[in-house]
Amino acid sequence: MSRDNSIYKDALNRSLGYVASLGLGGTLPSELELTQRLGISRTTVRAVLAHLHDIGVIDWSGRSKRVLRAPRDADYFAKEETLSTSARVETQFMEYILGGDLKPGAILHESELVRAFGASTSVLREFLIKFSRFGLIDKEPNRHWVLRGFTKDFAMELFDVRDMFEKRAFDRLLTKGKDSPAYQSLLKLEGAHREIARNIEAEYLRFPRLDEKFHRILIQDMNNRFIDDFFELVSVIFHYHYRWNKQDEQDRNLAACQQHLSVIEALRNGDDAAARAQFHGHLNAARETLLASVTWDSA
Amino acid sequence: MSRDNSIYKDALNRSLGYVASLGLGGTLPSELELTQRLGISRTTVRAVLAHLHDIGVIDWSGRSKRVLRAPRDADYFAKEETLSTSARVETQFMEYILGGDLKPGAILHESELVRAFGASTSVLREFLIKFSRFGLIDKEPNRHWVLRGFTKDFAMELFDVRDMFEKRAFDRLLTKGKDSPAYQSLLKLEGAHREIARNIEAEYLRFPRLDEKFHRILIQDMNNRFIDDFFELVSVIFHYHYRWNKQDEQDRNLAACQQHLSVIEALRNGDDAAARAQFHGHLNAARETLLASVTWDSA
DNA sequence: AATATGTTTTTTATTGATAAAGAACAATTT
DNA sequence: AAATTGTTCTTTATCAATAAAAAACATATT
Repeated sequence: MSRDNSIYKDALNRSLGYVASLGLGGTLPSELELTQRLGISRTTVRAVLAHLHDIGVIDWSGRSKRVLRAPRDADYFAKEETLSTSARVETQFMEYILGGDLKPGAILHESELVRAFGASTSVLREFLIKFSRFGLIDKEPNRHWVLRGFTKDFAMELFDVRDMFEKRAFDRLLTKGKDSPAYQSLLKLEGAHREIARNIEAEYLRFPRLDEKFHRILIQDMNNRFIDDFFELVSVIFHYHYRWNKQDEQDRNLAACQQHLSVIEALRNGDDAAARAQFHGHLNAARETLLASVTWDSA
Repeated sequence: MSRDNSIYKDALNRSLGYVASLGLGGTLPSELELTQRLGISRTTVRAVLAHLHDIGVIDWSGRSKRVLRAPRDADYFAKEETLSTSARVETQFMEYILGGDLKPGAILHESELVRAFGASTSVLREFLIKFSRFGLIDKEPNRHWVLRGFTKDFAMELFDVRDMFEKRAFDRLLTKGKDSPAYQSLLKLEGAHREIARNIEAEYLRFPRLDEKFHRILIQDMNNRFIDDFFELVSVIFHYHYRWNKQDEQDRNLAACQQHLSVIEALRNGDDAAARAQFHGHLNAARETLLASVTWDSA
């Protein structure tokens, strides 16, 4: 085989949603506009239109594209099919190393992973190279990959750098003062935090996204691609790590949420010293949380 | 074709050197020992031995491996042939983007580079993915790569992070005090620095390696893989950048060398404050030097 | 028993091929 | 003329094949 048509399938699914929102008798915009709306090339847009026409959802001829019938569930492709091989491999790999009980130092053979995941060597190899930037695996040239693993060392090193970056970012925020966009964006998050804190039992699963938003505001304000990259790494690690570590999730989230609120409050009151202290406290707490959840000692 | 035999050729060249050093009538050690000495597998060691036997350099049968004649120049493979395709692509690419006059924002097509470099898609693709961690190129998914380029922004962002890391590393060094290994290692570099400074006209080309050594001591003492990774990036950037920017090379190197010496002197005298001040001054000077040599404004 | 060599099996580095997706060009329609 | 569609050409994502290199297994020497 060669390339699969997951982009087409994904675009088709999204187009069906769009068609549904237009309703019967509605008309689709020009191909160029669909191109932009879907984020794909016109070639694929046309393939999608052709299919929608074939299954009778629209009538397409020339520039007329009228909705004939509402999409049915059966018109959609399964979500699995809308993912590229590389996207699939990413998930598979993360579950493999985080879910499986591989010890640090474990040897990873491309050939073995290829068999386990049912992907081709190139896709797997390219994924491993991409992933290696996260510092969790290393390549022995001309040989195999070695899992460094999510060890205490890893977590501490990660946090030392995060600490440096975020403290610097926070100081910068304070220096720029209350009128800066980032400062204002942080203040605006108060409402969302209060909502989650007020009803933690029902809402605690929504906290991770808010957490990322909070820290991203700080990081992005630094305008530094290297810091951005590092933060992306941190996000990925946290995302996958906590998917496998559900212990005390609600308590953890509530505590962090309240720490955020303390920071925001201090900022709102213009008390820089207090804000800084609260923020540092939050980072320390986050560090402890992460370290506590690490299962492996370092190799 | 498939994989080339550059590892074999490289090992053979190195083995010829080894054989020469043994001299006539000398004997080579066991295959296992050669494996370790050459850093390759026994399979390849045996291929090398077989070749050495074939061309009459050694007599090999069973565990006896006697040197029969001194290697000749013609026995060696050309250096070009001892490089793997991926190594070759790396050099080609660096010269392409640093030497060519590509502007930031330039579009890089894998297909074009494949043609230009005479390599296969996978090798090129894998290289670009590896290289993208340096923040100089970005991928538009399902499309091409975009050269972000060595712009003022890039240099400033790079230096901001370097500043943070190195200042932190230096403070740590001071905290650990005169008896720590890193502290001592730095002091030991004084001689090498004095030699270069004394005879700068003849020796200035040796400074970059010493410079890297100096900074590496600081960085490695941090024991943090993320900081290590970043420093590797910095090294690569500097290495290639200065290969294309030879302006004032001697002056630049002398100035930096003397700054290092001031730091070392202050350390030797146990004057922490002065050492710190000199080190910060050195970083600032390095920043200015780098920024001054950037040719492109940011896109 | 430990270490070395001989032989077979597995894995990696690299290439070439191909359908899908993207981009460029040409022909229409408003 | 500008925007839209129709058509062709190029590039990318992915797979399958293969020689070189590594690893594993088996046999022979000290």
